[in-house]
Amino acid sequence: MSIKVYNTLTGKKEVLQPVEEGKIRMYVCGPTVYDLSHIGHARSAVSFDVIYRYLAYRGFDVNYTRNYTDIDDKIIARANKDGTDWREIAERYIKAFDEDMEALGVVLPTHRPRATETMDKIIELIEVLIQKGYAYVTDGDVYYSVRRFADYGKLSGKNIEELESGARVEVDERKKDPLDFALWKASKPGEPWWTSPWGRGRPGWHIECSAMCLKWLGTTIDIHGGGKDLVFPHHENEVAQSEAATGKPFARYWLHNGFVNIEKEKMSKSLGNILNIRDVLRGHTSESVRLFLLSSHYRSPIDYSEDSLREAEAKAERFYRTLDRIEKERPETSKTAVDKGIEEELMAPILEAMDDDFNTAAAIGKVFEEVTRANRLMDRGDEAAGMELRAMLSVFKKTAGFLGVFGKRPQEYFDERKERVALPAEEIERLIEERNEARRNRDYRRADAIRDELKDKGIILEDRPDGTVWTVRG
RNA sequence: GGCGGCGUACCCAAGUGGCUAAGGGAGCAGUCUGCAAAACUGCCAUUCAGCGGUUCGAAUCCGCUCGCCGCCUCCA
Repeated sequence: MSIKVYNTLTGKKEVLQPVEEGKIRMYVCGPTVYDLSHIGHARSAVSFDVIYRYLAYRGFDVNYTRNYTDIDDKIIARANKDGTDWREIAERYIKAFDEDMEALGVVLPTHRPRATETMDKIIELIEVLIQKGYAYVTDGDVYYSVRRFADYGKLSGKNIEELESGARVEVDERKKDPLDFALWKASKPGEPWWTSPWGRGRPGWHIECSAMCLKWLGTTIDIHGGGKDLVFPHHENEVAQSEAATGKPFARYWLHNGFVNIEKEKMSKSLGNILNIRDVLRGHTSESVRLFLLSSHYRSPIDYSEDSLREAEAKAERFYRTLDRIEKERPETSKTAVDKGIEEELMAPILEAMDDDFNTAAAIGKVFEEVTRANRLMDRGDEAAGMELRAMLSVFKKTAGFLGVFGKRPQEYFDERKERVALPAEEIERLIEERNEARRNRDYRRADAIRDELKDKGIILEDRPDGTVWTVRG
């Protein structure tokens, strides 16, 4: 069994063959920490979180490095606007990002380097590029000579002549060629700076990623990931810098996640429809947010809407209801040993889906086929189904391990949902008792009135043989 | 203008040469229930934007047309 990934570099799905047998070196571009992270960052983080977890599940020794860009024009601008130090801005939003990631159940990467902690390597790399003639110094700035790198454009499929003719490339007199990009920027008065052979300044945006890759992962990495919008120019420039400096291939497989649109529109500052992760999590459980993100393939664009989040919530609800049911109706399943044969049989289609470029949508589909089957077996009171149900529980647990959904205790999930209801639990319990009293007296009008009243507040009552329980909807 | 992608049921969404076109949501009917809810059962795409071609065989490959989107500028 081999894992196939779609490689932006070749435009094809390819068998994943790491440089070093059994090991994966993976770098993903992290956030520029100048503001709260939005749902798009969440998608990228969750997509690569699953990829990381799955590769580890498949037995690879994965070094997953995701950076923080903690020095950048936008950070400086934000600091000036807020009248505070740029370091404080970076610190604040790194903390916010980490909190958001934890809330989304994103596991910590192996390394989380910061650009500012990698300054030695950045400067060293720029020096090599100057020595090799790929970069030049002008008034304390250092620029990369795009035309010197013959392969420029191979990742994004662009060619230099077309880029050149594009009127949107900003003209800068200090550049020898409009396409050249900054490796190092001389600091203006009042701006943060580091000392370098070219004077005081700070790194350009692209060079930090090359430096961090080289420092934490080595010359040729296996997987480089990020959002689709980073293909050009960011990743193209990373390739140019790194390969010019080392003379070796930079990354074998380039993986890019698709965008999140909001109600069919692109998220943008000008439209004012930026959706922060924490705003989304105020209205929805992290379980449903992840499930929403993983219900489409990571490369496809997805559309965020309240409806699609509600659908995801319904999916989660269905899953945990069934899990809860298995555990309650068939408690023996938690004690017996798993039949490895059955387990493997149930696991195979899920692995097949994941092996095919991390097709989480298909994998989730397979999980729900088992959910339906589990309910069916229990409805039929099939005593011999214990081994099947036991294997299912095990399959759910394994799948949860790499998808990062379906892994909670059912009660934990239901409680999380109940916290989002306006009414205090005691009040709900009191109304349920009042309703049951009415039911005992066959006062069904009163009983139904209470049920309808709760329903208006998103609380659904279920009269089960062992008593009335309540759940949250919407 | 250049490069790339997409168009599958009422909605979301897998499937990219050959078993009955996954799964979820919504809807309708039934079982269960005081009535519901949940669960289950049945129904819900002879058809994959349209047209033409390749093939024994295509939603899947090729061409054209229509529609939508992204990148080419900071952006996940």
